[in-house]
Amino acid sequence: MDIQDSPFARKLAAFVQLSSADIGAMSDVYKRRRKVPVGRDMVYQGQKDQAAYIIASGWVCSYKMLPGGTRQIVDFQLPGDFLGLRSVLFRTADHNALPITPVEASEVLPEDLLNAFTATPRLATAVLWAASRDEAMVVENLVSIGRRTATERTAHFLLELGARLKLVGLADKTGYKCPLSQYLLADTLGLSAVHINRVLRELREENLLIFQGGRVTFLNFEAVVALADFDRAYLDHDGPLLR
Amino acid sequence: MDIQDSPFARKLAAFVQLSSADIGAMSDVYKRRRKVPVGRDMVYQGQKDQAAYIIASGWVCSYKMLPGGTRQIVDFQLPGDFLGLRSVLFRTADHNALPITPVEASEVLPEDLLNAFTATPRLATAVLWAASRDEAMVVENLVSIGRRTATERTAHFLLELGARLKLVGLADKTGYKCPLSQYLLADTLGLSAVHINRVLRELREENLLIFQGGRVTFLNFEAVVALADFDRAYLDHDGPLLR
DNA sequence: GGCAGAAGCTGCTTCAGGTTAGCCTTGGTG
DNA sequence: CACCAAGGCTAACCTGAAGCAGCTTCTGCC
Repeated sequence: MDIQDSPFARKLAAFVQLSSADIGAMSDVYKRRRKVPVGRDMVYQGQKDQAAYIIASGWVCSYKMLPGGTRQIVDFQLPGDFLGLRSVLFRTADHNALPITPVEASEVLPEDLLNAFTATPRLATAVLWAASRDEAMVVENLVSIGRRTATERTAHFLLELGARLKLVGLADKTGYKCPLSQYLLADTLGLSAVHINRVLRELREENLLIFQGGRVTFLNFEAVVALADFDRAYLDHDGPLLR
Repeated sequence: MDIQDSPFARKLAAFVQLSSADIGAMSDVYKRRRKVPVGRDMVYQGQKDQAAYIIASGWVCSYKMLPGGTRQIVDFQLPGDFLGLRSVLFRTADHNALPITPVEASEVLPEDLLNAFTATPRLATAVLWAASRDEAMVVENLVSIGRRTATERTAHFLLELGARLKLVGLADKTGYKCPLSQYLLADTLGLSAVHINRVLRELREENLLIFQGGRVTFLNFEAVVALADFDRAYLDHDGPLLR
């Protein structure tokens, strides 16, 4: 695939206008292609000198295990997303990452990344921006779990996922394909799988949205946005911020 | 104050060895000093073209308001911390920031920041590292609220705060000065103030720690670490990672 | 010195969400 | 084709934390 058509380049280009030098530096970073099967961790908590990845296709979830066997999913990585940036900067991974669909990803070695930053600071700024955007999502999830009810936070999360997928052309207002199980949803939202099931049933019975058969379908988008107090602006912006 | 003695420089220097050029660029960023009184927001959600700040002294809390008047505190900024980096990158603040003690901070204008990044990529990398470290803390908080009990997460948070303060010389194993009220603690941990009060009483009655009179005192540090499942490593590292 | 406001503290009641325990469907596999 | 493992679904019961209401400091201030 041409680097310029990759979801990653599309995402960064939304933030900075990249020069041909930037794109060249990105190609260096973006070469070692790997396929990863479902169900085996790509990154382990505590692992040293871990590579980072840029996701080309598929879904990955980043999570932390707790003693007692429970886990908290922190974020999902979708096509175009960076995985494990923090692990590279800290030299030790602080979480696990598990593909939940078959994944194609490019390995990014720490040296390549740091060299690219030194050679082309605009790229560094763009990556910083992308990282910030992901953090904004983690923050939103924190607010959800801390202060929203189970129904509100479920609705909020499904809207957010939709917004992210729309950015890479994988969703529209009517809904999107979603490979998540109710168990994954539960571990994301800090709920039990049983309770998630109750919540999804209620959302369905009130004609708000359907989570079924690997697909999320919005029956009444506006009502869901209102219920979740979803801020439409927080993922959007109006084009490159740096020229 | 000499730039090299600032808590900010000390923090960054723990990650990269900064050259004199880096320090020069940092001085440009780090000049407009401001004093901010307690109780008036420094940053408002939705505000455009907001400056960022580097905290020289005092405590700030970043929070999000929800309809219904509840709020979730997302993070605290302590001396040496960056405040509002995301607001600069996105050109719109996505949260509020409130000083909880009198604060001295240096204003950082978006141009200065981006110029400094272009001139000295090492500085950009260092700032990326610092931002990642803060995000790691938000993540830890997410895990706490999602999957830990009220007691565990309270203990965990107070340990984490201690670890951060130790980094800038404001805490030791016996405890630290802490200007937080039980209300702030509640809004951080996703609990009610009433319940926080009960939890703190239990921690006190079991001779684990005392949160009283603007001070946190650990009575049995090891037991608190065990209770909270606190990962001692996740804030530590062994010196500059980039040379 | 008395008042106001913030912070801390406690008991009682209520409820959101967890736990346990099954059942049903689907799809993969020896 | 029978078995079994995931995932989905539901009901009955339990509990941790919230909500409410009211009390006690402590501090600053007119």
